Amino acid sequence: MAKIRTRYAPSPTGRMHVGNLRSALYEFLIAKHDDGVFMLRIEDTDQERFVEGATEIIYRTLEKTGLVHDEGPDKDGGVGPYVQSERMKTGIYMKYAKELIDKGEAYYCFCDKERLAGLKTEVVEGKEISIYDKHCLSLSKEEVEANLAAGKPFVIRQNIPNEGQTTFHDELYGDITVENAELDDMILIKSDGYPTYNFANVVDDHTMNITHVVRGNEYLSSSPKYQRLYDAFGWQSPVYIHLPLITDENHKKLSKRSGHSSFEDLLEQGFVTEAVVNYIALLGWSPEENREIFTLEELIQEFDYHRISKSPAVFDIVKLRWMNGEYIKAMDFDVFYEMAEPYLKDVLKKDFDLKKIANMVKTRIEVFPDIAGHVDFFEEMPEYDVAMYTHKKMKTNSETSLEVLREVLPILESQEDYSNDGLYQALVKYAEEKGEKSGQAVKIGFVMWPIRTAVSGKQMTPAGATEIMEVLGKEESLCRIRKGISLLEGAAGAAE
RNA sequence: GGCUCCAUGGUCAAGCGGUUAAGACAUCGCCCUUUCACGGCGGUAACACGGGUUCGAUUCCCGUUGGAGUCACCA
Repeated sequence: MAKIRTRYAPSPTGRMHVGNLRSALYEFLIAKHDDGVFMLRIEDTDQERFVEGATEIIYRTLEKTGLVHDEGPDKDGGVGPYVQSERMKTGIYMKYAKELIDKGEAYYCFCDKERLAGLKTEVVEGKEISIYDKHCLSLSKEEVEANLAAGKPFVIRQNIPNEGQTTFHDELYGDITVENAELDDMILIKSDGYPTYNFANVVDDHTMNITHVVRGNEYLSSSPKYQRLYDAFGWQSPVYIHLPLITDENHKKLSKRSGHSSFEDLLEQGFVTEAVVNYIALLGWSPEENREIFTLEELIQEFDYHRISKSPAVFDIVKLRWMNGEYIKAMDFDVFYEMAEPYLKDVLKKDFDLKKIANMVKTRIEVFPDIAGHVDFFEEMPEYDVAMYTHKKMKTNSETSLEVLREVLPILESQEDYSNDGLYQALVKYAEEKGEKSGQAVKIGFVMWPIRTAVSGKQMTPAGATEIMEVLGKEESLCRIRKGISLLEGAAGAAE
């Protein structure tokens, strides 16, 4: 059995959203699992929708995610993608279209926009519905020749009979049959001479020997037309694998137009490439083994397209965030630091030990922008309320906190060693002595809570009191504790 | 609206005639803890409905309902 050959065939109209990326990923995995060939084909036959730079985005994205194609025309000493606008210059599409005309499977159509507009029958949900009436099919050969000679603009349409039905087979969905009368005589060659996606796709898939056509299931309903094209040419049709849709939380198809996030948007939001790839691999597919974390290599190993599901999947950013957090936690510290540094520097302008702070934060964030909310208090002490000194479990309140802070201040003033360990030991000693004096054990949290509150002003921090003081340094730590004392004194005074 | 597809917890999902219907995210509780998080333990939560077929249906068939996709000189 010949090796599987797949292709990713995007049109360069902007950034790649999650659905596009997943198609590319599955196409890549299906080929690679079989040790086959994965190709990239840029479908740029729509000149109006072409977006400058979009091809580069596709390139960049595939390279970054590791979905590298391995066949294509030579380009800059490397393997370039196939580009339809380039292929068109060879006249390949027109040649095949004419072959179809000769076979009576296609015909010239000279109808103008006005006539076509008159064919619109009804309007449903803002969309006009029409089906071409085969008006130009009845043109005689002479009339066609005359029109052509007169330079009249034309398109070439596929000729689909009004009787009978067409069936095609999908690996996942099985046999799908539709009435031919439902099928419109779709345009193969546009009046600007470019082929439509529908036609170029079939010609290219065949000439590139694509064995498995993998695409989103929005193509399911037009596939019978493609099947007819293969049959008309007498070509063997490829194995079809239509992928279930990825939807938003409202169960609507993800699309660029609706502003759904692209892969690049996700990176900008602080997601890690590997996590995104891993997550989308699981949208519509599940491994035999009950497991969720996979590298690309492992996915290639495990990916069996028969396990792709048929029902649509909601893109759940909350789960992606979780998975991203898993990747961050598993990351090598140096790699993490390199990625985290810009986010740290964004809020921390003073001279802090950023690596120490990065370490505190590594296990507590899901995406990089989370960093700011964890570390901002280092840079600037936030305003806070005395109520924060009250903690039920720690059994603290503003009075006990004031007492502890007053007693602890001289100890911290004379303390030379401001390392986490040194501070911790000093405070443990204080707690023990205090316990002995009162005849009742003093839990460490009872003294740490007020200190942590005073030096951070926050309900929760990425580290404990002593670690914070270590980073802050002696001077700043003492300053914050003194402020805490006066805040508590002020509150006590006001209460009297 | 026509056509096509889909249907297990809020979400991703396992299951492919007989199960106490997995697991993950989210959520809730407890433990751990120098706060929070991490981690550990536990809880709540699902086979859309109605007919068949069968000794037995989440699983197979039909219908209903619901959802989605598509109906361009876009892909």
